[in-house]
Amino acid sequence: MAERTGQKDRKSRGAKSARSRGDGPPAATRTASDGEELRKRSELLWDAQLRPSRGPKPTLSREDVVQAAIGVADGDDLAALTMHAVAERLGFTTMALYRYFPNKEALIDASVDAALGTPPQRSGPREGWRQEVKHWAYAKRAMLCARPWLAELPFVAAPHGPNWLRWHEAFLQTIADTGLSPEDMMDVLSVVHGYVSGSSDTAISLARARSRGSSFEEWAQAVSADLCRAINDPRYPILSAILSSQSGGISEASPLPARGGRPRTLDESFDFGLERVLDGIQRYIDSLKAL
Amino acid sequence: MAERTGQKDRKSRGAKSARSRGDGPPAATRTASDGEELRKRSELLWDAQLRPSRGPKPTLSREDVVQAAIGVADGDDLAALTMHAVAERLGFTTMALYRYFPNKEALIDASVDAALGTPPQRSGPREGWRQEVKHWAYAKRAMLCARPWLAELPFVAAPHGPNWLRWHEAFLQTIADTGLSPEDMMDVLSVVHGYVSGSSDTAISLARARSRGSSFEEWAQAVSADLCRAINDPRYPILSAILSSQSGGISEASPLPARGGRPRTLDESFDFGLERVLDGIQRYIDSLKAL
DNA sequence: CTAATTAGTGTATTATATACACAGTTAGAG
DNA sequence: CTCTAACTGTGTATATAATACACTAATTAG
Repeated sequence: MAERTGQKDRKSRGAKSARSRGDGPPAATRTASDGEELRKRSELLWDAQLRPSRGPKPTLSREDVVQAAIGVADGDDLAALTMHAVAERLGFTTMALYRYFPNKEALIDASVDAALGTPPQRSGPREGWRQEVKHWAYAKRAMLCARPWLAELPFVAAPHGPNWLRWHEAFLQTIADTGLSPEDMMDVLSVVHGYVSGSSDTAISLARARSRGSSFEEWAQAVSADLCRAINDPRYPILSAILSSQSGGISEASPLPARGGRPRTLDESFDFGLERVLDGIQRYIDSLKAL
Repeated sequence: MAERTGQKDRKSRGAKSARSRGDGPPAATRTASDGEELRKRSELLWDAQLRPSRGPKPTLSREDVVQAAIGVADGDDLAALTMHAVAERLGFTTMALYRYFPNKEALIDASVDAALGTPPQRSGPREGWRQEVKHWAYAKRAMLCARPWLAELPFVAAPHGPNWLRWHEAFLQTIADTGLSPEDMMDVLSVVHGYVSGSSDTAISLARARSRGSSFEEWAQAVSADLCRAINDPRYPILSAILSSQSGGISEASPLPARGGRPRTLDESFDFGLERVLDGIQRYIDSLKAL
């Protein structure tokens, strides 16, 4: 409990905000609370403009820096996203970035929100909430797979920026006419959002492996290796039985439209789960209408 | 594209595995592929025993080191989990840890699996799959909230250890007699698992704030601050309307058993979503039985 | 008993974030 | 039109953390 106090005090002086994401508030936060910390990050994220002032104009915009950061992460992964790498890509020194963002965390917060992009807009006529929610879920999953480094971030306690809200808004639009109460709508959003982000890890992992040049087979073998250890292990009787019964491992997207005895692909499994979730929501909506 | 090549080469020599989690494979992985990397981590995770050999006996066990690491993270957060902090807690030098784990990543992999713990065992008689799945989901959520630092980890590409499999096994046991096919069972697992992990972020964030001494009000205000920015912003018409319509923000668990006009608590919202998911699964199971 | 082998230590290196001070630039006060 | 405060980008220094490497002491197989 009381151990490391000395060290923490030291830490709070030097590299106070040296935590490179995934870290909590700095140790100095004996004083500034968790909420305080979050609020500051949120403010930095939303207060996007540099105010005009006296001296020379900045050569870059925050947006430029964010784009460079995204470029670095896209090209490699989150680990490659160092202040130095971003600065180099822009042709500036590392320290120049601190004129645009007070620390790396702020840059990442901004980059994450920018990387989310804007959700796809409905182009044609309304298709009914169910179909539209599906589109939304696919789009979100695709977005995550396109930027696997987003999944390398911790998924809690980050502030939500404009684009995050846009995704939420887009979802709410799809269910705006279902007769759900405001509270229900928010909770339904949470269900679908939770399912999509929580269940996309395998697909994201595959996308990442691909972007790094691994073959599908190689990746699939590595991913299923852990599961396979369950086989014949008495601690995992059911898992063992299931795995033994299944013919192959994970299968790639197949060109066959048939849904025969072939095991589901990753995307089909996602789809399967999504249909269950939607069925559940549907049932709730129907039950409300029945009243 | 080709930029940073020089740096990468340098990097691959020095701090090759210096990536402190969340990093991808080392830059040197132009050679060793993603799959290779994962396989190695998996092996380290499962090959838990130190082989006996000639020289002096190790004073500690891997388990000791893991427990110390968990203790450090529990007491603070993931950022506090440094090799030095763990070593200090054990009364050893930093480098001593490298006799037990080849690098920090391996220690974290092991610590994460240990931190998952074992899922609760059913004590009484069978209660039906639905009730048992709910228990499982609650337990999993509670486990995550008890160890908020787990949510600071990236949620992809980590190897799955024995305890992870135990949680899977426990889930499968709850739906073993539903008549689902092996493949369906795995996909149903994925649905519930996805929902639970994807939708627990707010509760985890609260748990973390609590463990750091923030008050509920403070946390709630910080968390809802971002959402509140949507109010009166023309980009978010529906969100804005919903938020305006809702009386208060997030509400804490209330002692009132009544489910009146009061807004749902965090846990109730989780419950609401879980019921939708379960309804969807139920419907699928029923549809199979109807055949 | 002795040589092989290992445990834990101490020290050095590297990567990264970032504090700090400086030099040149520019917008607005006078 | 100056002149100066404020600001931009740079260069340098520092702190933290991971970890490579070499060393000493301990221990056991033969």
